[in-house]
Amino acid sequence: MTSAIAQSQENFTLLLAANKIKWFRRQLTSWATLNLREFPWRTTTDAYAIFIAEFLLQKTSANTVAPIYADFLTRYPTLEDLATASVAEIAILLKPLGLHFRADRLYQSVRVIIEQYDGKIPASEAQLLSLPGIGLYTARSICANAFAQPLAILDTNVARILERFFGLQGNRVKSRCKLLWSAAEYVAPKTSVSRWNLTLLDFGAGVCTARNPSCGICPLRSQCNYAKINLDMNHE
DNA sequence: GTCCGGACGC
DNA sequence: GCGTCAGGAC
Repeated sequence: MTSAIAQSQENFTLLLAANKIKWFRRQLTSWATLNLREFPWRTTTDAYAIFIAEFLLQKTSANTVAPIYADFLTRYPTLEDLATASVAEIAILLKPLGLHFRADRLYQSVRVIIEQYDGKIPASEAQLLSLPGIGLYTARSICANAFAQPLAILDTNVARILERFFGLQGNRVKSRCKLLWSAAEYVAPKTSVSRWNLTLLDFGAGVCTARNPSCGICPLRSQCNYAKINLDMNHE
């Protein structure tokens, strides 16, 4: 049983949160109009090309991936081309990116896509998740970017932004999954989720960085739980 | 030294 | 939940 006052306070809190979320969306959406980065995998509609990009981008900075991605698509323009490659040939191309197990996982995923999906990149989160090397982030990212599905993503950038701005806490993305995944879905807009996802990634890569975040020029600083602390420290 | 558009086995 | 993978950039 909830008292009228408690109910009222709860509603008030939710209202404040809702307003803060709206403001958060509006500020970042505005920021994105001038600051979204351009990468070749962002301008293509080829699901295979996006699939490759998402695979290479796992835990790897976009600028590092860019030249490797270009070489990869030149060598293997289509899934049919890639299907003729050996694991060793794929591994040579991906070697500069580290995390070498990705070559074998990509090779195995291609086998499954050929055999079970008629050589086409599956267009559902569940199907993508069944592929080796595709986890929740990559599956949803592919769905959003290649198939325009309104699925929010959580990566280290999104996690860091949500933690700082809303004052959420966690340790690693894994352990804080439930809370931050819920938050990521909750704050995402209903439409243009693909663009929203990219906005958070770029904002995390360029402004709300892990080291030396640019709080002084951040469009979120007036409402940010973290900027208050960070800016105060720097002004001591 | 830390961090990068995570996934996986245990 | 936690350790591991891994080279490149800073």
